[in-house]
Amino acid sequence: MLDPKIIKENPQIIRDMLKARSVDFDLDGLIKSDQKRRELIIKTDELRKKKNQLALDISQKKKMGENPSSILSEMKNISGDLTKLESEQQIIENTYSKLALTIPNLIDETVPIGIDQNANKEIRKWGTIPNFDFKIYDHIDISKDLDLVDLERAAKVAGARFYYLKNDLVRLNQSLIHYGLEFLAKKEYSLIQPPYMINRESMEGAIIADDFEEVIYKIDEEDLYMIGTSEHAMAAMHSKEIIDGKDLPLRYAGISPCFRKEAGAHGRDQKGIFRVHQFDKIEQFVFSRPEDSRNEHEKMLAVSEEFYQNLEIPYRVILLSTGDMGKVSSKTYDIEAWMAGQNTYREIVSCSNCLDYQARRLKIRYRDKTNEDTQYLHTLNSTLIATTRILVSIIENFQTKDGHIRIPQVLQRYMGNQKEI
RNA sequence: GCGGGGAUCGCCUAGCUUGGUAGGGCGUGGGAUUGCUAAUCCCAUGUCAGCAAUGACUCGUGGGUUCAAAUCCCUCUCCCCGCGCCA
Repeated sequence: MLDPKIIKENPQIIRDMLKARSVDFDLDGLIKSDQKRRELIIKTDELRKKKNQLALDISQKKKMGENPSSILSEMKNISGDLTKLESEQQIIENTYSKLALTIPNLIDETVPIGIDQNANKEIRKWGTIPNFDFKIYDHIDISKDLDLVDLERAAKVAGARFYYLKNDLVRLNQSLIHYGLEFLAKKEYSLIQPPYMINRESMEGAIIADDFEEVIYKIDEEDLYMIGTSEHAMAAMHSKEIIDGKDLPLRYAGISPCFRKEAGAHGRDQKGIFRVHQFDKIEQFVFSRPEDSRNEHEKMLAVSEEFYQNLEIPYRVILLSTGDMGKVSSKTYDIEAWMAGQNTYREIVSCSNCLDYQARRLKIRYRDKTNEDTQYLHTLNSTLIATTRILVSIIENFQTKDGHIRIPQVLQRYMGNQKEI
């Protein structure tokens, strides 16, 4: 949700944003319904004022022992008019909020403009791409050979895009989680293990309606949705709260499984564990003062980069273009890790500044002093690690000539000092 | 799952029986006054509309009754106590 003031006073900014994102949106409808809405508010307020006055008169007369029947009939009329006006207002209010909830976020001026990923900008590269003097394999072949995943039985039991992790890969997955949590705890993030299912209201705070169908699983007959990431649960954590300014920024490290329908991904990454319906993820989530959010954004990116440097995984940082970016984000960096088996960089981290967009939906405000006006704060989120993708990268990048997998130095202590799988 | 109690402003609370302008305290900020280890008093402190003056809304949610609902009736959600079931 955007600041209604911008829509009212400076619609050109919104028009530019919609064009840059190549998004089809009924802005005129939004502006019109907003106008109509304001007019109706003024009308109903006036009528209510009258009604309140009459109610007061009635109670006065009754106190004085007089008969209020003459006022009663007038009151009845006004109540009737008001009910009509209120239902009219409700309709307009629904139209307005439906549009207001689907309009995408504003775009940071540093974001490259373009229709798709071809307009993305590479910011930097880190690490040396491994050079192999033997024939290499992808993560599917290697993990089959070492008995580390069972995709066939997962397909039998749950369907495509599910997996059984097995043996040392289970331990490696847990090591990544353990190391990731220790890493963020040292940086003074509060560790959070959130609910894995949340209600509709909370989910709508974090994502836009179209995403429901594409990514979110719903629990039948319950007002519950499986989180697609702990971001959803952490964003809603402070909904409808007024946070004390001195507690900001709030930096959270969320650990949870993530559940995704992947409905729009038919045929892409069909094999293996790169794109799956369920994976573990540690997520950074920050609630910040508006003036600090750009700075916090860069910090989160730096934290994730440091993590991959420690894991010795070559990566590059990409600044997403307007056409490739999520609608909730104003600026997104992706980190793409080298995957030797595919001979390319693939997305592992997405790091976004959502400005006050989510905060407005979720009504998360702050103030420094209790007599001050409340202000919407800014929310930011970044992957630290989505484990399955890093497992792919580790398996492929660290494969050895004799068909094993070298375990990155920093993870060895979490695997009983084992050096190889 | 059953029985009982509850949800009021950032926090604590009064009001509900008997319908008629939601009051007080704490905290925080501003101001005033007096100056013996500090005290007292006043104002402000949710949301929306409005340039403003103002006005409207807000008592967990959604309905209903009524001229009028925090208050009466119904639905749902959540919390607490007891019982039951349970990894």
